[in-house]
Formats: sequence, structure tokens, C-alpha cells
Amino acid sequence: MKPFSPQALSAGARTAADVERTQELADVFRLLGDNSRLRIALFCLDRPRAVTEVSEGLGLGVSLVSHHLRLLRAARLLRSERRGRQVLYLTADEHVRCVLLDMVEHVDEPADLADVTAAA
Amino acid sequence: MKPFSPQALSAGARTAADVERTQELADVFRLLGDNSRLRIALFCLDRPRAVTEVSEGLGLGVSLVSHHLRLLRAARLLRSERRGRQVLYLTADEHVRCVLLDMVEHVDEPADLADVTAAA
DNA sequence: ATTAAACTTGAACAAATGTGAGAATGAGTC
DNA sequence: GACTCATTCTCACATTTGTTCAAGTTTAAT
Repeated sequence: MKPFSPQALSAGARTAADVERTQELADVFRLLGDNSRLRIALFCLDRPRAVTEVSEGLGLGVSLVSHHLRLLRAARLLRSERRGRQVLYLTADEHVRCVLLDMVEHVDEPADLADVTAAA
Repeated sequence: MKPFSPQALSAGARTAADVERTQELADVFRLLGDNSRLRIALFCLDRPRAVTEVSEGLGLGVSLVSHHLRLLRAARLLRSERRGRQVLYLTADEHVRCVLLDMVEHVDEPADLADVTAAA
């Protein structure tokens, strides 16, 4: 059950198990790689949110929001909970919440203007 | 220069600045959301790697690797450095390295079997 | 100057993906 | 029951994206 040894990374993670694991990781990244979906995920970070609430809160179509929520839930990034006729979505667990906030924090940083070669 | 206040997140980050920032964040996620690209990024994590080295190491076409490396470099996730006739790529800075390792670590965790409803 | 190696670039194509409109389902209310 | 609100689903379309092939650069060696 040893996960992703540094050796595996350096070797390119070519074993079946490692490739599969990279795929999982990539899937999570891909989900958060869409602007709307990321905003939705962040929007459900601290409070449980109803679909309509998200839709109005972010200015996105209800249908679209529902689609994205389904994907986020399928990936275990969000949990859903029914209350009356509305379904509330929120970040799955403290762990996911932490990852998201970390990432936000990281992107906000210095921006690293070390090499300008890339810009030219 | 105040970045991503929690309020902004809860409010849906609808201001121009916040939407732009979410976009940046999403861009990073999207880049790492592709399996090949993620493997390439991880492969350049500890050692500088030549293009051919990556290509052979991961079993991907040289052209494909080059394309992906260009994107990763443009996003400042990787830096490039020329040595003789080969170009070495490696993780841009300690900060990016940390983000990647964190994410790997996180995905390796419990897997959270809390609600089985999603699977059914 | 040729030749070879390492890398980059451009075009082209298949596959995947985000999005929207409308029908359908479910949950509550009268 | 009929009616309404909230959410989900189906289908379709436009766009993007990953991948490959071939041609083009750049660097070094003979």
C-alpha cells in the first residue's frame, strides 16, 4: 500500500499502479482546472450551498451548476445533503478544504519574477 | 494587493480582480490535469531533465513532451536551462515543488469512505 | 561546410469538454 | 389530485485540447 515513493516519481511512475495513481491525481487537478467549477468548489468551501444559491451567487446557469456539482461530488470533492426540496453541497472534508485553501494561498504568493526569459 | 479574502470566496469572487485570480488558479490546475503533463512535471521534480530523457523516461513522443514542457514553462511551473545542445527542465522553485508534493500526499490519503451514496 | 543530435514549431485531426435549452423527476404545498 | 419550486437529466453544439507527423532550428563535432 506504499504510495508514490519518491523513487517512483523519479523513475517516471511507469508501473501500472503508479500510472493509475497519477491518473487519479490528474483527475482531481482537471476538475479544478475549469474556472466555473473551481469557483463553485470554492463557493462551497465554508457553507453548505443549495444549487440555486450557487447559480445566483456566481451568475451561472442552474443547469451548468448542477452538471459541475455532479462531477465534483463524483470525485468526492463535495458532499451532498438534502434539505427539503433543495440539495445542499459542501466541501467533502477538512482534507479537501485544506488542499484548496493551500492552493489558493500558494498562487497568491510572490509570483517569482526570477527569470524574465519566459515572458520575452 | 490583498489576495483572495475569505469573504471574496464566500461571496463567489465576482469582482474582476477575483475572477481573474480564480482564472490563474484554474489555469495551473488545468495544466496539471493532464496525465502526461502531470507525469512530466513530477518527473522534473528532483532532478533537471533533458527533453529526450523525459521522453524515454516516460515513454512519450519527443514532440509531445516538448509541447507540454513549453506549456509548463510558460506557466512558470518549470524552468529551462540550456546545457550544450540539450535543454534541461526542472521544477521552477521550492514553492511549486511543495505544492506538487502536497497534492500527491493528499491524494494518497484515507480516500474518505464516508458516504457511499456517490458510488451507488 | 556537412553531418548529426537535441529540441522546437506548425498544421491537422480525433477526442474530450464546457455550456445551454428543454424535458423529466422529485419534494413540498394547496 | 393539481401546482410549484428545486434539482437533475438528455441531447446537441461549439470550442478546446492532446496527440502525431513532418519540417524547421540550433548547437556541436568532424
